[in-house]
Amino acid sequence: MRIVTWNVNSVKQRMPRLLPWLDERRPDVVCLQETKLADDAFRALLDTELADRGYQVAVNGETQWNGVAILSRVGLEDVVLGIPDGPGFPHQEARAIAATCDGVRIHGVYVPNGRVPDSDHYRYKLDWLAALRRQVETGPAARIVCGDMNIAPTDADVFDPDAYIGQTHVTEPERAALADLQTIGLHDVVRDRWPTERVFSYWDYRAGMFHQDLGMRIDLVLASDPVAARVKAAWIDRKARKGTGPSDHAPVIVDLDTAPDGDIGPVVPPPSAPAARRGTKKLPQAKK
DNA sequence: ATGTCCCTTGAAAAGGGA
Repeated sequence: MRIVTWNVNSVKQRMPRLLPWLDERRPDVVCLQETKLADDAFRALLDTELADRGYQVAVNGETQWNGVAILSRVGLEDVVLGIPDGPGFPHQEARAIAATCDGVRIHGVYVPNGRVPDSDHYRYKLDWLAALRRQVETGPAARIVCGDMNIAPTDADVFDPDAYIGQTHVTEPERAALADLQTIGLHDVVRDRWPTERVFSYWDYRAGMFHQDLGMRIDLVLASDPVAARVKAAWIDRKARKGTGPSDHAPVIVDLDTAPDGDIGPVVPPPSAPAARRGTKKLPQAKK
């Protein structure tokens, strides 16, 4: 079973990349984030294309922001939208969806960004992660939590730790909240497979960040013991970030039980670029 | 070079978010 998480940054804009990518990689389960479409619009846009490819679809979207979905061609049962009794900002947003696919409980998530440490949005992010943990731990034990965590688990998961000092995604409370989620017994299977490699899943559109490989690894696949034991390959499809009209995130691919065929694509990240020098690069900042 | 892309409103360009 091939499982993917991908923040597509608007599924409508990403159609010319998403559909060929599904045909190329042929995943069994796909968790999408930042679909940015209401459910009826998502279905009108994609139901036929996905049904033609054998996918059932569960969506939790809204008109403008956020939006998550699970596509599966190995079953899609017991769908839950959102986090029951989870926090909102102020209303609960379309950031979580869960379903059981071929015996694995899959939680697809788009964790709140956090914006600025100690802001309301940052506290919401921490509360949201605590609520996610409660939901996950009360569900079936064969489980995956995957998605855009908006947290780089360690300094090795950013191109330059000095560039992120004082920024969201790398602060100790955020990393502690992620670690707390993992104490349920969830393994970061991509990092486990590539313990020392430079592996990123997100590169800012601005300032040629992708071209210079100045990114972060914030899209994670976390798997419980019985699922992690089945992992045969785990990698980030950097090719999907290249070319015309990409998302700013690349898909993360995990194969259970069966190693990929030789013709299905690389199962290793590209050769590591030299590490950036610390303190030499500024992050693009939001306009004021 | 605060350098891009995507959403919305509302009818063109600007504001908000990542």
